Order: sequence, then structure tokens, then C-alpha cells
Amino acid sequence: MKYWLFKSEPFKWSWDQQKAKGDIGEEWDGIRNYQARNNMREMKIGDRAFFYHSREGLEVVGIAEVCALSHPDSTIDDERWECVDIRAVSDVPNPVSLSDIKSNPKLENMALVKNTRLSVQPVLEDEWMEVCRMMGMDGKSLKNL
DNA sequence: GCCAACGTTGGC
DNA sequence: GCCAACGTTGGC
Repeated sequence: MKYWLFKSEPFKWSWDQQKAKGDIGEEWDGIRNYQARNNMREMKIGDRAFFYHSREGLEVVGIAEVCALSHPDSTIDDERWECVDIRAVSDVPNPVSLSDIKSNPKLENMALVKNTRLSVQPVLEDEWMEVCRMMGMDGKSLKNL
């Protein structure tokens, strides 16, 4: 299983809206960046992801999982653009902010820090576990600590 | 709201 | 295939 991070501006698509979609989930449409699209093409069902609020909030607010493999983006008639579907898995006990992440030396190489403009990005296993720990969760079981 | 960083486009 | 111009993202 791989780990990822999805960014969303909460005034466009928030964690609350994502949760309201329940287990059916929602397609992550609107991505028009090749790197982000390529990351989605690599995703497998059940891969886990952080849900991050950009522009406003600037924190990881939830855990989601991939529930549909990459498919054409239904919002555009252009074969180049694809997306996966994701569904909300869990709230986090203690949201972790960008500044929390920046001030943790173990996370200095996270794409969130190194490649700010990439909206769908991979998260290394060590990074996943560390961010989960900071949020008050066990990254393996996703149970609260 | 500003602007730095970065990706894309298109003329040459 | 270079690179200037332009557009977008996202932290501040």
C-alpha cells in the first residue's frame, strides 16, 4: 500500500463535503497537472491519503482512501485528464499544520514542503507514520493513540 | 491581495 | 528545442 496527500481549498471542496459523500466517495476531478495526474494513475484501491486544506486552514484535517482507480475526468472532454475517486476514512484527533510539519526535521523532505504547488503528491511511509503520530493516531491501525 | 515558484504554451 | 510570455497555485 502506498500513501498520498490530496490538497484542496476548503472553500472549493472541504473535508466536511468529502465526509458527506460517505463510503461512495467522490472523484478528484479538476486536476490539470501531469505530475499530479501521474500520481493518481499509480494509485491502487485502498491506498491511504492525507486530506489537506490549502490556502485556508493549511493543515491535514482527515484521512481518506482511494476507492476507484484512475479513470477519465468527467468534468472535461479531454483524454489527457484522469482522476481517482476517494472516500473519507477518519477524522484526525489533532490536525497537523504546515508549520508543524515544517518545524519537524523528520519531515523536511516532504513534497508538501519541497514542492508546494503539487496538489496530489506521494507520502513516504516514514512520513506517513510521523504525521499520524503528531495527529494522535497510530499510522498502521489508524486508531487513536 | 501580493507575489514567488513553477508549469505550459507557442513563436522562432 | 529554446525561451519569453503567460497562467496558476498556494503561502504569507
